[in-house]
Amino acid sequence: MQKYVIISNDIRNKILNGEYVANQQIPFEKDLCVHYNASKMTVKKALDMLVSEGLIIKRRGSGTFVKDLSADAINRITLANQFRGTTSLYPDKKVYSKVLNFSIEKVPELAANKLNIASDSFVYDIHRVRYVDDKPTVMEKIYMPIDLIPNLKEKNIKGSIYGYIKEELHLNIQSAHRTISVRKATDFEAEELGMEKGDPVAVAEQVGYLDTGSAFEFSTSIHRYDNFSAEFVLTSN
Amino acid sequence: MQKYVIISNDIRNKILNGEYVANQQIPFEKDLCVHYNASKMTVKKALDMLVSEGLIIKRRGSGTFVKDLSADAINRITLANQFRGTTSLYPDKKVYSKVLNFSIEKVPELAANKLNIASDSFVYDIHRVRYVDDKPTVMEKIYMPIDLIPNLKEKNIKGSIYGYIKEELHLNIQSAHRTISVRKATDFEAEELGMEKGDPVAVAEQVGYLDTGSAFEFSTSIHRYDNFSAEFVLTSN
DNA sequence: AAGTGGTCTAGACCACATT
DNA sequence: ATGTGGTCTAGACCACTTC
Repeated sequence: MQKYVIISNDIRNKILNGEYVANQQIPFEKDLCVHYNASKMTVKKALDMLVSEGLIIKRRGSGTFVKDLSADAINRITLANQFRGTTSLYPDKKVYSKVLNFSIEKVPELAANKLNIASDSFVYDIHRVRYVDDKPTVMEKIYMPIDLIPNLKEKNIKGSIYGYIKEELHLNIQSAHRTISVRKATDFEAEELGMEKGDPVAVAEQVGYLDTGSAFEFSTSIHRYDNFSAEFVLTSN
Repeated sequence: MQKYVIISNDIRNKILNGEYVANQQIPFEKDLCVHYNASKMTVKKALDMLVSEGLIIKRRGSGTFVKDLSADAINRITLANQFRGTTSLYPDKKVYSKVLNFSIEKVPELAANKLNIASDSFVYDIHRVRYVDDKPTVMEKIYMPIDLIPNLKEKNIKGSIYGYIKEELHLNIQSAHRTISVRKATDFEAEELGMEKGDPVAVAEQVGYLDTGSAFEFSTSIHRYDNFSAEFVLTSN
């Protein structure tokens, strides 16, 4: 484990344990260097992680301070900000899909733009409803280039596509760009998700990237309004 | 301007100009060090900024590559990820508020938790509807500790609260923690925002922090569904 | 004036991918 | 075996806050 991660974890624990309390100044970088037997750059990197998690504040000229977070906010922050497929989001629940469509098609223009592939490429055209503990939760429309994700089968669609990509193809998912918006459910969405017509839904449009830099997924997810939230920390620098 | 910002900007421009194209490998860190006459740490920091913006990918052992982004995604990314008040989000538009309430109250329990202040503290209780170009756009319920933000006046509520905090109080806003969810508009919200009853709304709950580390704002914003989106980049490391 | 965090360096060694 | 990016150091100088 890297030294800056160890230092960062240690300080995070001290904050969560209450050893460093709200608004308290924590030791200077110089002293932390001595305490952890590390160089200034390393300590700084450790502290910067905590800044981007939203736990501490640094002020040049005066020092580093624990943010005055409510217990509530601390809880949310510790649920780290990783992104995962639906399956691993609900590790204790039964997750499966009703497959509405699974075919290979010429890529629609919008998807070609998002995936940045040639307009005569072929993609999987996947349409499914995800059930969590037998309750319909999300309707997903997914396009994936067949070149990048070979041999996708209906059983993967029913289970975890991300699992197939990671464990069977041994590809690494690197990042995702996501946009969230809100609208009324269509009649079809309402029916499939067990809602009333016109009920609100959250729409998450996402482009996922492999660590090769290629976009492997353009998806649009329709979430029931009672089962959706997104959280993030915004920083000014 | 810091050297790593200059380098970062230069490379970002080369990507946006098309000088470095999608999936192309960009020069090695070693060569960039020579080209920019900078040390490895500095070049690395510059590249890491671009990674977190989602423009490039780094792979240990092989090199650094331009992400295969659609033009569309590039546009969204260049609209950088800063957070601002409504006023500066719409610099060319006329922004003002209808004030529904502006009073000083004992802090409600929920707000006391979020702001992490004593339960016998006093806060401004602000309720307003923001109009952009004469169209109602957001309804905001805001609590701010009176100790932190003294002398707030109704004219600030009608205009820009953030402007007052920054320009008149000379306080620095450091970060914000935001959660987004979705629900149906109440009848009152529908009326004030000019929607039908039960129309979808996006609800953004936000706790804002000063660079002193204190929470200065707990707000809940109700956004019309036709005028809301949130964007972010998720990274696996 | 003294002390903080921010940036930068020149070079070392390591983990990993490719050849 | 070579070469990539990742981590870490020891120390320098700078920008800013506080006294």
